[in-house]
Amino acid sequence: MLEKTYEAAAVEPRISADWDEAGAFRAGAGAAPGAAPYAIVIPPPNVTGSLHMGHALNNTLQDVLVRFERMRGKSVLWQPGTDHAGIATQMVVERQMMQRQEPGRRDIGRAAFLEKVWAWKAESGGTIVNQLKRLGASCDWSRERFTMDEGLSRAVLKVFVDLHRAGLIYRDKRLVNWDPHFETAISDLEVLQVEVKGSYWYFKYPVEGVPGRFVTVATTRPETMLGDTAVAVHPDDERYADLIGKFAILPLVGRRIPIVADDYSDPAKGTGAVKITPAHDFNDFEVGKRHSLPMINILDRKAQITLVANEAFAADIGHGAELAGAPEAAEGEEPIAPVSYVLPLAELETALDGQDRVFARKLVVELMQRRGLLAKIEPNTHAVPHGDRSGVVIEPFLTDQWYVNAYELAQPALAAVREGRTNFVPKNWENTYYQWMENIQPWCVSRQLWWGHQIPAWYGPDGEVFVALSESDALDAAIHHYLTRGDIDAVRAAALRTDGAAGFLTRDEDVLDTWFSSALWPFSTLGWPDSTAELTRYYPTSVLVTGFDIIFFWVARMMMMGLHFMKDEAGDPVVPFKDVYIHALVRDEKGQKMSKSKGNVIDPLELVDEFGADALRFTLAAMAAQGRDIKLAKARVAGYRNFATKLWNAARFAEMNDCTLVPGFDPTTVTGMLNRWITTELSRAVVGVTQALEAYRFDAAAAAAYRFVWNSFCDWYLELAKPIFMGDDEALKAETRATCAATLDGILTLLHPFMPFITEELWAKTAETAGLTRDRLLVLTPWPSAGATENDAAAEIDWLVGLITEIRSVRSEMNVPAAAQIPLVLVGANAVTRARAATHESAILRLARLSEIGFADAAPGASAQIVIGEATACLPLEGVVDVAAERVRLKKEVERLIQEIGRIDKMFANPQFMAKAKEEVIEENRDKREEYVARRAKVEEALARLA
RNA sequence: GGGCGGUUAGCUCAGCGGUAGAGCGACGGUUUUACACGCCGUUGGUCGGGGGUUCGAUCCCCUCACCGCCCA
Repeated sequence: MLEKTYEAAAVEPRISADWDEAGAFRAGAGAAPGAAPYAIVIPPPNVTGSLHMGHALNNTLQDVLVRFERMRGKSVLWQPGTDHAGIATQMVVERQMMQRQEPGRRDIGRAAFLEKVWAWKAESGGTIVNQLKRLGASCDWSRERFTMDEGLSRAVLKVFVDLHRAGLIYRDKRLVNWDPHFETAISDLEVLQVEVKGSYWYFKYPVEGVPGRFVTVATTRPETMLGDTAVAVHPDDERYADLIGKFAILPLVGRRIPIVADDYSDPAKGTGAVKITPAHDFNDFEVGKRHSLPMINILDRKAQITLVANEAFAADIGHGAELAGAPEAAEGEEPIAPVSYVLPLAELETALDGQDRVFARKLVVELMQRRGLLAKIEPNTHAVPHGDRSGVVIEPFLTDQWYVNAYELAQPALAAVREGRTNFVPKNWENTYYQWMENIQPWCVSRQLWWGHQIPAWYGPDGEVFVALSESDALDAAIHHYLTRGDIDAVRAAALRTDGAAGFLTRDEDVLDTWFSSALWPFSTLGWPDSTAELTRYYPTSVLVTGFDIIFFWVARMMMMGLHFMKDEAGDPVVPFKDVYIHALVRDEKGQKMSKSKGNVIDPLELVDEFGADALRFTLAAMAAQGRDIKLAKARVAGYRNFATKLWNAARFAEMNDCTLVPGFDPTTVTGMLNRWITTELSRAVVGVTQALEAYRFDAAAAAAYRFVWNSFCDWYLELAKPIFMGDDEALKAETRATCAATLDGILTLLHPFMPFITEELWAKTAETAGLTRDRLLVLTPWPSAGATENDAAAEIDWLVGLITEIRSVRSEMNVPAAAQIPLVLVGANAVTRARAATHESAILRLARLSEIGFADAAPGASAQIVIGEATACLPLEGVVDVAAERVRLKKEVERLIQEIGRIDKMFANPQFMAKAKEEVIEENRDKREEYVARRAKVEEALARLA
C-alpha cells in the first residue's frame, strides 16, 4: 500500500542510488546496438561554484532532453565535468591560506601553491557535482572530466602548439584589460561596464610658441595626463585648424606633445580637443598608432603611478620651464603668485611615484588648479570598466601577451551557422552570434596566474621563443636554431642535450585563459587528441544548452576550435553541436536579476528540500518558454509539488481499486467507451509531449503532460471509473482496471523526463502491488508511441462531461444545496442520447448529484433547462428554482447565441469574404452557425415553457 | 548611438491571421471509494496607444510610448 503522501526527501536519495547501481546513466545505457547517438556536453560549471538557479534551469532542460532521448532508444551520452576557473580558484585558495594564517602564494612558490590548489580541489571541488546529482541530472558520472585533467591538458597543449605553428597564435604587445587586483590580463568578456558618477575635468594645455594660447581638453581620468603624448582635434574643426601641427606643452611634465588631426575627436563632446594617452586608453592606442605617437606607461602592475626609472616617461621632458600661471584671485583678494607649469622630475617623483590612482587623480587636479590650468569641472556619468571577479577598476595596460587570431577562426564558425550546420533555438540569437563574430577582436589567452595550463613556450637566452609540446622538444628546436645561426657550437649543443634545458631555456610563466580549455570541451572530453570510440560515436554532439550570456564565452569559442580541429573523412570541418538551445535567465518574482548583493537569491537546493526535486524541475521546464525570462515565484513551485502529490494520490486510488498491471494487456483492444476514450487521450498527450520536446518547447511539453494527467485522467477518467468499480459488470471492471493501470504506466513514462524521482518510485511500487517484476528501471523504459485515436469515444465522453458540467453549473447558480439529490429529465432525447444516458447512468447520477434520470416528451414545469445537443436536460426544481432567475439565465444565453449568429451572418453577407476566405473557414463557420441556430431554437423553447 | 526582446484577466505567463486560454489569486460552495498540496462552481480581458495591409488583426507591417537586456 502506498503511503498517504509522497515524501520526496526520503525517496530521492534511494532512487538516485538505484540509478547509480544500474549504471542507468552510462553512455549508451539501454540502447540497442547501432542505436542513433545523442550527446550533450554539459557547459562545465566552475569548480569553485555551487548550484544557483541558472544551473538548475540549465541542467533541468538538459536532463529532460537526455532522459527523453534515452527512453526513445538513442545511445545517449551526457558528458559532465567542471572547469578549473583560473582566477576564481586561485582566489578561493589564497583566501583560505590567509584565513589559516599561512604564508602567501609568493612566499611558498609556484609548485607548493599548486599542490595546495589540488588539495583544495580534492576536498571541495565536488560540491556542484553533488548538487547536480540531487537535481537528478542523469550525466554519465563515470566519465566526469576536469579541464586540468591529464587528458584535457594534453588537448590544450596540442591545440596551442598547432595553432602557433599555423600562425594563429602569436605574441604581441597591445593594450589589454588589466586587473590590478589579481595582476593579470583578463578578457573583454570578463569586464563589466559600470555606470559611475564622475566628472569631466577641463585642463588647459599651453600651446608652444603662442604665448597666452591654450588648448583645453576634457578628461574623465586626470591622472593619465602624465602619459599624454598628443592632443587630437577633428580635422574639420575650424576652432583648432590653426593649431594642427603645432605642439602643446604638457603641464606638470613639460613634454612637447603634437596637436594632431584625427577623426576620433568628436567636436561636439567636451571642448572638441581630446588628450591622447596611447598606453592607457583603447581609443587613444589606435590614435597613437595612426600618428606614430610614443606610448608611455605610467602605471605598474598594481595600477600605481610609476615614474622612478621610467625611461619612456623621462624621455624628452622639461620643456616650457619658463611658463607659469596661477588661478585668478577672488574679488578684493591679493593676487596669487604665478607658479611654473612644469615641475622638476624629482619633485614629480616624490609627489606621485608609487601612489594609487585615486590619490594621483586628486593631486594632479590640485597641481593643475594651483597653476590656473583647471578650466572647470563638470559632473559626468560614464561607464567605467570593472573586473567581474575582483570588482576593481580595470586598466587598459600595455603588455606582451599571447593572442589567438580569432578573426581567422571565426570565418568557418560564421559559415557553419549561416549554412545551417549549427542552428540556434530560438533563431534570433543568431544575430547576437553574428554580430560578435563579425567584430571579433584578437583573443588574449595568457593570464598572469599560476593555476591553469602553463603556456608551452620557452625562451632562449636572447628571448627567442620556442613553442613545443614538451621541454625537450623545445630544447631540440632551440639547439637547432642557435646552431644554425652559429650562436652555439657543437660542443655546447652536445652539453645542452645532456644537461637539459635548465639554465638555458626559461619557460613562460603564464597560464592560459580558462576558456581556452573550455573551448575544446566538446572533443577533449571525448578523448581527443586520441581517436577514441566515443569521439567517433558522439561527435558532433546533438545540442548545447546554455544561457545567452554564454554565447560569446563558449558557443563562439567552441565553434571556432571544434571546426578547426575536428574534420570528417573528407577533411571538412565538423561543428561541435548541431543545435544551440539558448534558454532564459531566471529572475526573482519581481523580474529582478538574482544577485547576492540584492539578497534576492533563491537557493535551488532549498526549494528541493521544501518541495522536492521533481517539483522544482517541473516548474523550471514549465516556465521555460522561448524568448522570455523566467520570473520564479515560490508559489509556482508549490503548485507543481501539488501536481506531484496529485499523481501520487491517483496511483493510490488505482491501487485501492486493484488496478494492477496485466501482462500482455493491449490497450488498443479495449471496448468500453471510457477506456477507449482515455486510451485516445493518452495517445494525444504522447504526441503533444513528443512534438513539443522535439521542438525544444519545454513549456508546451510540460503543459500537455500536466493537462492530461490532471484534467483528463484525474478529473474525469478516475471519477467516471468509480461507478464501474462499484458496479457489477465484471468484464468491464476488469478491462477498466487494466486500462487504468496501463494509462498510469503511460503517464509515468511521459512524466519521467520532468519528474524522474516520483515516477521511478511509482514505477517500482505499481509493479510491486501487481506482484510483477519490471524488466528494467523506468529510466531505461521505451518512450510510449502514439496509438489510435478514436473519435466516437471522444464524442461520447465529451457529451458526458458537457452534461455533467452544465448540470453542476446550473445547480450552483440556482443555489441547489450540494447535498441535495434532484432528478433529471431528458426531453427530446434521440436514441443515441438515450443509450449514452443509460450507459453512463451511474456516473451521471454520482457526478451531478442526481436522484434519477427520466425521459419525457415535454419538460416538467418550473425546471431549469439545459440544451445539450438535440435534447434538453431538465432539472425540475419546483419550489427551489427561481423561475425569474432561470428566465434571465436563458435569455442571456439566447442573446449570446444571437450575437454569435449575427457575427457569422455578417461575414457571410460580405461577398469579399465568400470570395476570398479559405473554403474550410467558410465550412467551419457554416457548421458553427447551424449549431448556434439549433441551440437557439432549443433555448427559446425552454424559455417559452417557463412563460 | 547600434542591436535584441517585452507590453494579453489582480499576479505569473501561453496563444500569434477566423474577435482569447492556463496556473496562482479572489469570491461562493463542499468531509462524495485517492487527494483540503483536494473537489465543484463563479468572477475577471476596448490582447500598451495610433495608423496600415487583409474579406477578417491579439497575431503581419509602420509608428509612438513605456519597460528590460546586450554591444559601443
